[in-house]
Amino acid sequence: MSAEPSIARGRGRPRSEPARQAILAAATELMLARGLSAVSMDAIADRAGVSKATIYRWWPTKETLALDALYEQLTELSAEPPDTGTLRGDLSALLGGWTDRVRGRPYGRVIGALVTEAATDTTFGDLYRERFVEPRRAQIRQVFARAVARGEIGVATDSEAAIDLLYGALYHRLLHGHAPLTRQFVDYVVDVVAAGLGA
Amino acid sequence: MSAEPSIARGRGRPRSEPARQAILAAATELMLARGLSAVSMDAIADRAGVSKATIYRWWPTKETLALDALYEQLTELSAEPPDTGTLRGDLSALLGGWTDRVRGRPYGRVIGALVTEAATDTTFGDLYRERFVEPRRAQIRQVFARAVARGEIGVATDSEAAIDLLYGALYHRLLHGHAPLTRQFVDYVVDVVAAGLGA
Amino acid sequence: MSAEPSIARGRGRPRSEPARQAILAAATELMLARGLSAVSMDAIADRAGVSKATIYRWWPTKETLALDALYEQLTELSAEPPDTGTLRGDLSALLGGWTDRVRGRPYGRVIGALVTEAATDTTFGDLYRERFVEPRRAQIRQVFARAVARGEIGVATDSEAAIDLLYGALYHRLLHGHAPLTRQFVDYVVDVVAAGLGA
Amino acid sequence: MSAEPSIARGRGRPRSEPARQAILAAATELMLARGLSAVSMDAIADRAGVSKATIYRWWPTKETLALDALYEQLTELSAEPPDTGTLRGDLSALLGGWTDRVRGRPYGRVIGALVTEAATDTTFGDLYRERFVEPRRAQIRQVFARAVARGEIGVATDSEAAIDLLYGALYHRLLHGHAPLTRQFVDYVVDVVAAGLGA
DNA sequence: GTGTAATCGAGACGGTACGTCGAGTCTTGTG
DNA sequence: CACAAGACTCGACGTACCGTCTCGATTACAC
Repeated sequence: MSAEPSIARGRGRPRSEPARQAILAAATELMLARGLSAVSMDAIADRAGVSKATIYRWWPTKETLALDALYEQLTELSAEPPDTGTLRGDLSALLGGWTDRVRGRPYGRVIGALVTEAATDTTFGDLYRERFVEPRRAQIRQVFARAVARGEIGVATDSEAAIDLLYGALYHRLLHGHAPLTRQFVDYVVDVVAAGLGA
Repeated sequence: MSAEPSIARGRGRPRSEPARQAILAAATELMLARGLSAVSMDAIADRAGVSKATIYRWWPTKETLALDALYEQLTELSAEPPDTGTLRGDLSALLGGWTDRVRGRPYGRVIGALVTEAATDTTFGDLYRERFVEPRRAQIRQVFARAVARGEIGVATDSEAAIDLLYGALYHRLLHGHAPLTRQFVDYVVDVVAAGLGA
Repeated sequence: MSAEPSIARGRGRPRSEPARQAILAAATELMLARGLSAVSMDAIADRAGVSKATIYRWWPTKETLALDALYEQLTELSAEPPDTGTLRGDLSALLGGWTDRVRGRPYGRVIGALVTEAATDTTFGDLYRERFVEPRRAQIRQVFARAVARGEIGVATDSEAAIDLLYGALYHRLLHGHAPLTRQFVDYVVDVVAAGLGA
Repeated sequence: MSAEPSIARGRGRPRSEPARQAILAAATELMLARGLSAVSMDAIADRAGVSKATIYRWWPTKETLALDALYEQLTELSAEPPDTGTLRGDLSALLGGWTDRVRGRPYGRVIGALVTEAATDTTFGDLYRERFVEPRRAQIRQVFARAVARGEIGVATDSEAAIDLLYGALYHRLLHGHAPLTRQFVDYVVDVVAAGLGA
């Protein structure tokens, strides 16, 4: 994880928490307003009232900073997936929540930039998947496991492919923007996939 | 479309076809090797043995050039979708073909960059959708229409959402790269979606 | 010599002469006003209405640029030392002329900076001596040679040491600024050295 | 004078003498090895095993620190100029001693940097002249006064100009480095100037 | 043939942002 | 208090691309 608070507490001036928050806030605003590639580190430093060196001290690249900035915006509080009793209910709750968080502002192009960077820079890719992708996939995996236990779907279900179907559809609308990412769409997706899996 | 052949035929030195091809080839190679953002116009000009001005005379931006370069690589010859007699067969043929073309080399990060750019620059977005997205969605729409006519799926089927399910899953693996984009995966996706739609 | 006009004339956009002159003028003004170390390349570029890259294209360092800028200001037109018929007259004419050129504006600290840099960077040192030092020493050598031929001073005169006496005294006042560098001082120096050499 | 020992003795931790010496030693070594402008305060602090704040507590600028560092290296013990009985003897002793101290290591470029700084920053200039220049000029003045009293040279001798001739020649070789600063050169300079003044 | 006109290469141009470094200052905990 | 550690602001560094602009040199069609 990037931008850890100083581990070796004690000697030296401690890291400025106000600066950290100003940087993340400035990065968030500019990224959402103009898209990641159109935002310069100079502009972020300027808006945060902070020197560029302070940014580079804690985040090696603009993408890493964007990752942290998004993280604070998009991460839900509860890590535990809800248990509604049905596969459809669980999926709808999880994916609907994500959709609600992601839909309000133009996150699509920022996430697109991060996905693209993750595909180019292996180190960043690992970080991105560990922080953004895996936690959410793990939740869905758990939901599928419960559905299998309940007998809703077969034991042979390919969870990974099914997750790609679910999140793939949502990401497709998020990134391409050719059609709105509504809760109604989420439920349709959940219905088709659940039905397709036998539930 | 960009890079139209000289319309005002007649006076003046005609456009150099070798230069055009060298530019597209250089762009393709560099993009695939390093990712779009890591390729400079200078580098493309250099490798193509061409001056930067010649590139800018015909393509307004790097992304437009990338679009043309990809187009030559990824576009199938036949525009007509195959008719295998079943929804599953038609979808498998269409999506499998696209998968085969896209799988061999690292197209994911280049396409990701274009998708992200399309989400920021409206003009480019229109061009991108017109050239890359719509033709393929139209094919699937036609396939769904045939399936409805055959009675395989209901009249109320939401084709647009279904298309997002299909291409969304494929794009998800293409862009994220967390799992391989195999023909087997394509068929699983087709199976689940077709089953989910009632076929 | 730095900043030669493009040798390989022909292909490509030719170097901008207005830009070159604006850069030298801006460098001159700023250097004299604030001292070399207090002038940034950014400031020079700004005042010249030129991009930094254009400066770096032609001058590798600020010092090299300063050298060229000073050269245009301080170089006399005639390379030939005057022949007044006496050692004192020749020396007074040469050194007095240099003094007049150097005295009007605060050249001292700029020349000091170049001398210091010349002592640190061998490459620059060679350039500095070739362009600034040797031509003037050569003139004095010639004057001494004439004085020897006239019988004013002995054949055994150590010209190099004598030149150091003359220019050393002038540079001392120029760089230290503890006392004014007047024509009267020049003539006193010439008198003492000429007398000391036997003339 | 800079770096006064703590005046307000009593309260608080006393100034660390080891730290002061480590700083001066580190500054001396680095300055001589790389030239003043190429040495950073961070580097000095690092090599001295001291924090930057400690340096800035006692020296306001790098130049002031350099001045103190040089002072310890170059200052002779006896302030009283030797009395050899002749002008030539006195000058040779004084200037030869200075030459010997200055010649061993690359002091030229450091002194050049200080001279240049003195010409730009008035405050530093006063300090520099008071500590480095005036004591030595005063010695020579005294020597000239004795020579006048002895009748070796005329009462009208312009001591200030004569001092510039002597030290100017030495500084010229020290700073420019175009020829070695040997004792032989010193004696030649002394001979010519003494002869030129009538001795 | 002889214009006329648009192309081509080469490469310099004004800009903007990059990521780094040095200067001084400030804020901790420790001696 | 002084000190080490080290984070902070500020501003300059030299480089890399951007997209534009001159050049001289080609290459076609129209007359």
